[in-house]
Amino acid sequence: MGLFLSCYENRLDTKGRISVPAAFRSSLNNENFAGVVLFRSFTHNCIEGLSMSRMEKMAGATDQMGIFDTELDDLSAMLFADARPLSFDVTGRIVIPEDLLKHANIKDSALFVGRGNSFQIWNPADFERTQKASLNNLKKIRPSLKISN
Amino acid sequence: MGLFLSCYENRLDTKGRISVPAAFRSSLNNENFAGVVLFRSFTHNCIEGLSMSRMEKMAGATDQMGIFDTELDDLSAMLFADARPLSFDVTGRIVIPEDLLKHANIKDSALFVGRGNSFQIWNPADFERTQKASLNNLKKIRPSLKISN
DNA sequence: CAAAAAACCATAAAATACCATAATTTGATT
DNA sequence: AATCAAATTATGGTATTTTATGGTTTTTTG
Repeated sequence: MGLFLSCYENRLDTKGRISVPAAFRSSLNNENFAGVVLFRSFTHNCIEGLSMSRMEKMAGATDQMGIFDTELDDLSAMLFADARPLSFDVTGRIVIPEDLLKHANIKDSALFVGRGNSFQIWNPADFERTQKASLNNLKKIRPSLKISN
Repeated sequence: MGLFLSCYENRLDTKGRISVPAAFRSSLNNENFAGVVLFRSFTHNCIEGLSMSRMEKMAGATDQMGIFDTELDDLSAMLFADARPLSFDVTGRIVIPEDLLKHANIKDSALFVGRGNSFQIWNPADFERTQKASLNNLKKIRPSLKISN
């Protein structure tokens, strides 16, 4: 799978359709499902986006745990119940459900934000604010990200 | 098999028929059995739903355990005896048996809840309550679901 | 035969496919 | 580096299909 990189701001039309950035779409080129999976972020007022194959990996991971695992129960309750599979139309647009838009405070325009193996969709102004805060945190804590080859 | 994702609320008609959401039906497209298998949840007041092929996998899994395993005995007593195969009518509806409806406290309308490789059917109000509790648990324990690539 | 179950038919609303155009990017050529 | 042509992308509107739901008729079954 290609990575989701960079940011792209697009507009919603009157029917709620919005183009998924071409760069993101081409990251999903060899997926079986021609679309994305969206759900409300647990931690921010934004929408999380994944490929279907990544979602399937999660389902596989839950199978490893037993059927009476309550922690799994809570997690999969949230994750799969909230996940919305949305397929592209011919021109690469999706319709983001109302409740997701509301959660992210998105009205007429939305910012697609690359996150590597996933992406997020933000209200543009909200993102800018949050991003500034993130940068300040980073300057303080200087985290280390280990990379194994 | 496609995943069961998102939630869909549908109504029961006077004859007890209810549409299985189109999205769920298309997850079952290349199944031999055109329908679903339902049984009472062990852990919640809701109905569990599976594809027939997944039911067969469970039968396979029980084979791995010994024939004299009493735990297996209890499990398969519940699971297989309680399981109801229900086939779709032409428009994708099923009739949920009375005792299942009663167990889930479902009257005029039911919520189909995606769970990845399975799904559940809930009384809409009950689900909302339970879901809130799950979210609170998650925020406390912050579970990690590791995904290997 | 009577009751229950299954097949059949119909329809409004919602979702999706389709077609058209404007804006942008790319790439080729000077 | 600048310009123009071609291709891609984003966006807008319309037509068609799908879906959920209701009712009726036929078939099965006890």
